[in-house]
Amino acid sequence: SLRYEHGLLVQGATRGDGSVGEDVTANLRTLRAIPLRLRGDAPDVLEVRGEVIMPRAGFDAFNARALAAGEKLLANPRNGAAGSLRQLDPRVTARRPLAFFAYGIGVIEPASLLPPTHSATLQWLRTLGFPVAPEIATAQGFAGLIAYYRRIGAARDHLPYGIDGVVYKLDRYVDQQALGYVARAPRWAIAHKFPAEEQMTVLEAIDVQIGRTGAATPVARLAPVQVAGVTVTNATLHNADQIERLDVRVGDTVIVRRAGDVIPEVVRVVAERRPPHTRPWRMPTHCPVCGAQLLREKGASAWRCSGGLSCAAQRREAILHFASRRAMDIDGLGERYIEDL
DNA sequence: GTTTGGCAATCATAAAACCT
DNA sequence: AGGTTTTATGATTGCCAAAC
Repeated sequence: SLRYEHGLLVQGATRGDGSVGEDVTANLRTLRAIPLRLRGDAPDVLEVRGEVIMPRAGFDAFNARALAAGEKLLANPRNGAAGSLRQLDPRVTARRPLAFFAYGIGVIEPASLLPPTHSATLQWLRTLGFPVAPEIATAQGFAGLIAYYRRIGAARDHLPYGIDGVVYKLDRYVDQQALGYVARAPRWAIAHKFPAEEQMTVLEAIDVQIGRTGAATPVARLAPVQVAGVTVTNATLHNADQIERLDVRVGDTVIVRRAGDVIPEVVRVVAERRPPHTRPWRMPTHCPVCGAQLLREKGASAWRCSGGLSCAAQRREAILHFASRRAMDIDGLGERYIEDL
C-alpha cells in the first residue's frame, strides 16, 4: 500500500495481516515503477494498493550475475521479491529487478474523486503515473469470465512474469457495496487459479506433531522434490480421517503440489506404485512427546494428547503462542486457555 | 423459554524462502 | 530463532431463526 498526501509519496507498507504491516517506505522509493510524485491534479490523500513483482527476465539476469560472482542465488521470483522489500539497506533493494502493478485504491480524500467503477479507477491510476497490468479486461457473464480465464491461461507461459491465476471483480462500486464482505474476504471478488504444478515423490514417514491445544497432527515426511520453485520435504496430512480418505501409507509414491502455489499438499496416492507389504497407517495410542494417552472425543476427527501442560510440546506451543500476543491480550485470553489445558 | 440446525466467522495447524 | 509472504482444511465457536 502506497500513501500519497498532496501528490507526494509519504509511506509504503506491506499488507501484513490486513491492518498492520511493515513500513517499507525507503525500499519502495527505490523502485522506478513507483512514482514519488503523482502526475496531474492529486487528491489530498490517496492510498494505492498494488503488488511488487520480480519479472522472469530480471530474476534470470540477477541469478546469472550472482552465479558468476559466486553469490547466493534467489530460489524463486516470489520469495525474491518479498525478501527484497525487507532489506535494511535500501541500496540493496535498488539493485533488485523489481516492478510494480497498481490494482486498486484504499483511502481517497475527497471521496468524490473516486471513479464509479474499478476499470475506470485503473485507467485513472495510469494517468497518475502508475503501471497497471496490461492483461486486465472487462467481461460479461459467466461465459465471458471463463473466456478470459482461458485466454490468460493460454498466454501464461509467454507473460514476462509468473501468475497463478486470474481475479474476477465486480466492476461497479455500488454493486461491490451491495455484496459487501464476509470476514475480510470480499463477496464481490474471487480468484480463479490455474491448476498447480504436480510432482511425484515418495512418502518416507508419517510423524505426529502435538500442537498447543494438544491436537495430534500427522505430517508427511517426503523425499525432497522440486515443486513450483521450492524443495518440498514436508506436508500436513491434517488428521487420521484425511489419511484414511487418501489411503496413504508409508512407502507410497504420492502426488504433491503447492496449494495456492504455496502450501505443500499431498493430493493422492499412485496406487500402481505401492510396494508390497504396506500397512494402513494407525494413529499412535500415546503422545510421542510426553507419553500420555491420545484421546478422541465423540464425533471429532482430531486426536488430542491428554497430557495438558505437563506435556512439553503443549507447554512449548502455549508459551510461543502467548508470547506472540500483546501483553494486553494475555490477561484476557491466557487464563481461559490455560484452564482449558 | 429452550433446543437445534444452519451458516458464518474464527481458530488451529501445516510449510518454504528470505531477511534480520 | 523469529517475522514476513503465501493458503487449504477441518474443528470450534458464535449467532440467529425456526421448531418444539
